[in-house]
Amino acid sequence: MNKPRTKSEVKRNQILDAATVQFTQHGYAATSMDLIAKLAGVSKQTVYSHFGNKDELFITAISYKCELLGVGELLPENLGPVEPTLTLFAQGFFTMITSADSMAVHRTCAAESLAHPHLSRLFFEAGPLFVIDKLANCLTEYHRRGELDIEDCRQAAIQFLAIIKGEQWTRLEFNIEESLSEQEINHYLQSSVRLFVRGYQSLS
Amino acid sequence: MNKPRTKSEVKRNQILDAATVQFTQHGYAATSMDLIAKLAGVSKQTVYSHFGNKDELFITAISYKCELLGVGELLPENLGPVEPTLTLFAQGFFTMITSADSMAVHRTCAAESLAHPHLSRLFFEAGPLFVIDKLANCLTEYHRRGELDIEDCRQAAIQFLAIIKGEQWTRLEFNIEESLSEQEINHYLQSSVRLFVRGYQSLS
DNA sequence: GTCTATATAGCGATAGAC
DNA sequence: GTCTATCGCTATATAGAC
Repeated sequence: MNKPRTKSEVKRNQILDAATVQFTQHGYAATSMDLIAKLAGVSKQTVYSHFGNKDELFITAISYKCELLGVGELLPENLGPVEPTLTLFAQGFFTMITSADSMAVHRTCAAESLAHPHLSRLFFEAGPLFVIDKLANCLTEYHRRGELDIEDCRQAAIQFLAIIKGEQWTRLEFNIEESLSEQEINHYLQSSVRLFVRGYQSLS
Repeated sequence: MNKPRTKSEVKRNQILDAATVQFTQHGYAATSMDLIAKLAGVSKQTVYSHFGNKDELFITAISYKCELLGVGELLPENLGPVEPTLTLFAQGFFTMITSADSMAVHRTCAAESLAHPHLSRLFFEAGPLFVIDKLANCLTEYHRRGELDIEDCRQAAIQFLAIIKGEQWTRLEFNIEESLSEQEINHYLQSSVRLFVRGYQSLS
């Protein structure tokens, strides 16, 4: 956002870009400070002057990537009819979480969750928790309107998001070659929205 | 299963045990061949004579651990009424996938899925895919009896398993300290079974 | 087969010149 | 601030004695 003015800031950004790519692509352990310096076109010492040590650079890079993913703009301001709105949201959410970038960040954070609990927590709050709250508010509104009969909206949001992730996401997580076709995925998403709406429909 | 007869086989088992614990507990990169040798009470060279290199030992150890987890015995032979049966299955499934051992293997396989696709595929088939098929058969039976109205039973199985995993599993994956209470979890599982049954109930 | 000792290489981090 | 050169350490893997 802030345009770099000094030469220092330019190099800092180069380092951060290179680090972000390497950390998310190959994980923490497999990424060396030497390689980051080389890819950023600076010396290793310059990397250390800017970020102190590997951990600090790692945390900065992942936080930076989380911002870029932009989880916030998935639900519309004014909610339309339940089923079409949820279907649209489901498609957007699914596309987002199965994107290569999102998968890469998730994988890296999960892998380092034991060594860097601070980092995985940061990701968990900016990602899953954030979306849960957003959707829970949306479901509360539908409940208020009497279109859905939900006792615990936060719980229902968790259930909805979990269904949408489904199997395809796990396939990607494990890097399984054969993935589902776009048609199969759309069929799955539609079926899932229907299951959810039927499960929580108002009977009155 | 096979009782080791020679001294060689005893040492091989010691190595495999130590390797399994270390790899699942601390991951691939953080586990050194030196430590495995030390914990197994043998020399490093002995480790190499038995398993060639680190990768081969890794794959052998994880495969071994997958067998031990025993995913097969979650559904009863004779299916009772839908809701109680699914509730019991949900509890068993949830307990299994959130166990420390299961989490550890999952984490390790996912983390190494890029470097060892053969391994992650092995886990994916022995774990998630296996359970999906089992549950799909069960749902097919309920559909045949007319107790559930399911168009695609495999898809429905995926949906059910995804809901059950829910948020708590993700918390564990990211090593988030605050986890849900047993009461909250049971409430979630019951609510999820109800959602599923209502969403797929026969209307006739 | 099994051990001790070692070769070889890559890592994170630092020292000192400019 | 930035560079080159290097330290100190640990890793995988191997050589050679028993």
